[in-house]
Amino acid sequence: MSDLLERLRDRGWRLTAQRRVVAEVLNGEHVHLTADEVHARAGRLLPEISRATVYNTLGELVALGEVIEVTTDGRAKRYDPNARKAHHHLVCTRCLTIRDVPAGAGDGTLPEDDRFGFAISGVEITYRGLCPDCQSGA
Amino acid sequence: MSDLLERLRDRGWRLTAQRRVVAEVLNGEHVHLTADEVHARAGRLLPEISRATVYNTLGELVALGEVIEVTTDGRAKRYDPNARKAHHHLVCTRCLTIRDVPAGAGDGTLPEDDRFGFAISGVEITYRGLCPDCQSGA
DNA sequence: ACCCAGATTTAGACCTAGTCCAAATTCAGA
DNA sequence: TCTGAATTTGGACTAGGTCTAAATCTGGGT
Repeated sequence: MSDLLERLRDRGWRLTAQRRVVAEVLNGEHVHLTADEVHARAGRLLPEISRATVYNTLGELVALGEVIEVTTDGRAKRYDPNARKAHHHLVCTRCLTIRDVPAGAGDGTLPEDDRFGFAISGVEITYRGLCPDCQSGA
Repeated sequence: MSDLLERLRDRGWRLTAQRRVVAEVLNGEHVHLTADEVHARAGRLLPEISRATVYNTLGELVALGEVIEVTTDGRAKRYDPNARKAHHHLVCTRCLTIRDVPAGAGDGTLPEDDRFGFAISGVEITYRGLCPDCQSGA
């Protein structure tokens, strides 16, 4: 079902039931889940999956570049399966919803003079504000 | 010595020895300390200061807008006393050093079409790369 | 189809960062 | 100086995450 699983196999990943369900949970959702949320959802598909395995698997997916770790609030890290398209995040300051926003043309270009000699390899942008729901209703 | 303390007093802050040393630690350093680092340095000036007080005080400084909380790595939050000038961060992916970089003119303007109805109130940009030291030496 | 070495999973102990609480202390205005 | 409210304290507690050694699986070779 998922090209994610195919890519993983192509990279020589040993395919286990646990990894399958973790990948499946991430693949199906377009949200930004915490590790514990992934564990809970994976547990519905494979009841005996352990927390450690979920953490291991998420770490591997991140290392493989298939998933991105985002920390928008200093609390739990969230795992973003949308790693293949460059994008930034829009975070609601009230309900903490996160939306992906496609990267624009100018992003990531810091003027030479402001680089302090750093060799820049990436940029993360987090926009904060109120989402439509939180602007209107409660 | 510090205009920070003056601003705090003007805002009706009750001035205690503990708050004084926390403000002093932040004021003197241009680095991005964790709460525990602040606690350690404050403890050199006022040995009996408690961890809880350091956390309380940092929280108040953040609420007052005098200090900014940054989480560039999903580990401990860091406290940035440079809250008065808009700026972004340059983080070395190897040694984890953080440098402030002044905000540029175009920052924070997300095209209308990409806002998904959010009322944007702020933007944080984190550039990642290798600092000069890590590019050359080890 | 079966074996086996090495990869993977597991439970649970452990760790770090941070919060919370009720009691004790301290500040500052009258 | 007195006094009430604000602040501080230590220590228990929580969340999120890491680590370990033992048990279990996976898949290539035969």
